[in-house]
Amino acid sequence: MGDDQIHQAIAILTEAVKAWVSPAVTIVATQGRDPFKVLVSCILSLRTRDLTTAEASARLFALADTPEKMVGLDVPQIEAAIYPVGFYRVKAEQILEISRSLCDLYRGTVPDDLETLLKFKGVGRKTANLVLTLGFGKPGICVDIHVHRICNRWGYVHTRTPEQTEFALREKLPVEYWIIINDLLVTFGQNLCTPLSPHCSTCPLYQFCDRVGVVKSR
DNA sequence: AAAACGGGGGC
DNA sequence: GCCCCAGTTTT
Repeated sequence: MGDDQIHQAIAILTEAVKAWVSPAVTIVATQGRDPFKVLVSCILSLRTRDLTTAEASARLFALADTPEKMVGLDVPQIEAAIYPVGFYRVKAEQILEISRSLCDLYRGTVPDDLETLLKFKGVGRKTANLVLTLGFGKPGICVDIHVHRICNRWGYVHTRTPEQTEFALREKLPVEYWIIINDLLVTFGQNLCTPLSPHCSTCPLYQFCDRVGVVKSR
């Protein structure tokens, strides 16, 4: 897929994903576009199937949906609320520590620049960029494993890590697509172009795709 | 029973 | 760069 084809591919993709639901973090984000909720649900989704994080997020936010309320909880309470996402102790402690920092240093608000977000323990490039795009509507490119896999299958980038994919997309991808690319490709990657079964025979983007490294259906 | 799933920290 | 981190879901 080349520079000239990306516009057409995204137009096709935009239509195709209407048949499916968006990832949990997007759903959480669009409910008020609350940066704190985006940040917390993104931490919950870490190395966890996306669909299971929606319920866990909802249960936790019923207890506390602001940094001020979150610091009133203890680790066991958070651990119980976020079942069954896994990594309970790490995630609960990170959410608490970040909430304390937000209260102590930022008056209970979430910073809206990449460098500041990346300083929080538990916040990497995927999470920080997602807070920017979904929480604040600011330009950012959130590259998770779906974005990384699909951009390489297309042959649009040739990279080894998600971080390299982010920087490659910053060079190549028109800025008008930066905010929407994550939702489009995660939805596409969860429902059709999955890790083990790319479903090439029914893919609407077949003509644009180099099918690099696809795994045969079993 | 076994493989797959998905980011970030520490070194 | 490499290794570690845990538990649910799919095959």
